[in-house]
Amino acid sequence: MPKKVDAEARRREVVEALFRVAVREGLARASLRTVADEAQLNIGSLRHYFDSQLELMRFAMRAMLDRVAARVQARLDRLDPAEQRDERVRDAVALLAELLPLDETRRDEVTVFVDFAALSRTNPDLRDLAAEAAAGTRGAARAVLAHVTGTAPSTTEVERLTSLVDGLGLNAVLHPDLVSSADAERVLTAHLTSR
Amino acid sequence: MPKKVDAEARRREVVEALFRVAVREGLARASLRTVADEAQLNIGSLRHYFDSQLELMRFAMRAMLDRVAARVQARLDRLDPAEQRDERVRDAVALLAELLPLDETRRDEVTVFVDFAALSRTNPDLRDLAAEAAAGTRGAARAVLAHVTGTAPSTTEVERLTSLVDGLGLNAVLHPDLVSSADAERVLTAHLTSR
DNA sequence: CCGAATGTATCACAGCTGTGATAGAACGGG
DNA sequence: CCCGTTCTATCACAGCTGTGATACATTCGG
Repeated sequence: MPKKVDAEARRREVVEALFRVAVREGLARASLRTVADEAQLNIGSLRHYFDSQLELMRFAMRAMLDRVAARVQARLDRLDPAEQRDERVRDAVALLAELLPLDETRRDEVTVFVDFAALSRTNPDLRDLAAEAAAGTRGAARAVLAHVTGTAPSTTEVERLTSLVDGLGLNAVLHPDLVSSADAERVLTAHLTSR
Repeated sequence: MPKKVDAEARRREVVEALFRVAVREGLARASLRTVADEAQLNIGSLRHYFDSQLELMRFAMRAMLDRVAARVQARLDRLDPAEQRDERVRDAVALLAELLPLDETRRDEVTVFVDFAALSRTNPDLRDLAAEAAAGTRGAARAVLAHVTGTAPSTTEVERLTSLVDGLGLNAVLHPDLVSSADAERVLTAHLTSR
């Protein structure tokens, strides 16, 4: 099979370029041309790796979702019910903090995700990914509450924690002057401590 | 002063048209042409009332923000510290519920606001309005917590409530199958009851 | 009644967008 | 070496976008 370049690596580079554009100028500005320019690729080359704008968008969003899901899952696997409560709360915060903009990587993820979530409302071709992400967050919240309290949480408590995390991420990204990343983590800690 | 039509009324009609388009297809699709069509106006006429797309956008967002702020303020003015705690919680929920999609009007507002908030991140010409809205929500949350607990709340508690409300609105609008409007109100009630 | 303000309507233009089509170049297996 | 796959690169096209300019109609004050 004739092949010079690593197609997988190229696709990843393109996705990174899309993320840079989306963070800098918004997801709406991440057109094939701007992403190609950012990746220092000809638009024709880009289209060799992604047949359409939709395919690129979906691939990039899936890459982001999978990356976050993997981090969350790794923390889920390491939860130890035998630990002291303080420690359990700390682990719980660290787990959900994977969804908060506590470092540059996560900030970029949350930033792009906000645009993506808004876009998915009116774009049928992205709805399934958004729904998957929303379900994943609720699963994590449920697991975290169970880990902290030792009992199965109510759907109300699950939604309370989920919406709190989503709101914190949203505000920390949109209004960093009002809500710093540290603030967001503090609020999350306060919430889980009081459960 | 020669005048046939009520310019103020026309502007309001245009804003309503913009809202319908934004709710249906997203704020990004609310171009001068689509809004003019929706308002059954010629684009030339529309531009007679709004010189530019930015002016229209700012006017529409300001109209929405003012309307919500007026409703919140009205409820703030009616808060009675002498009431029983149950009643105070109910009033508190009703106040912040002005920011939740509990009826069609509020649903449309929250829906458009989500798009607007995301857009404002990368659009300098809209940032001030978004900042004003964010500050307003925090003021309402602070007042609500003070009313329920009888003491001045910490910034952490204010942000916890603010982000919870924002997250609930976001999720109720983006994932109504996961979070109904009634769910959102239930969660808010649970939170304020436990304060 | 007539001129100016107000409102309605078109056209044109540059700048984007996604995408179809096409043409070569680079590469490696046979 | 040669042929087919892979990759890079361009052009063209229709469809949007905001906006400047312009023309015309309507309305009303003086």
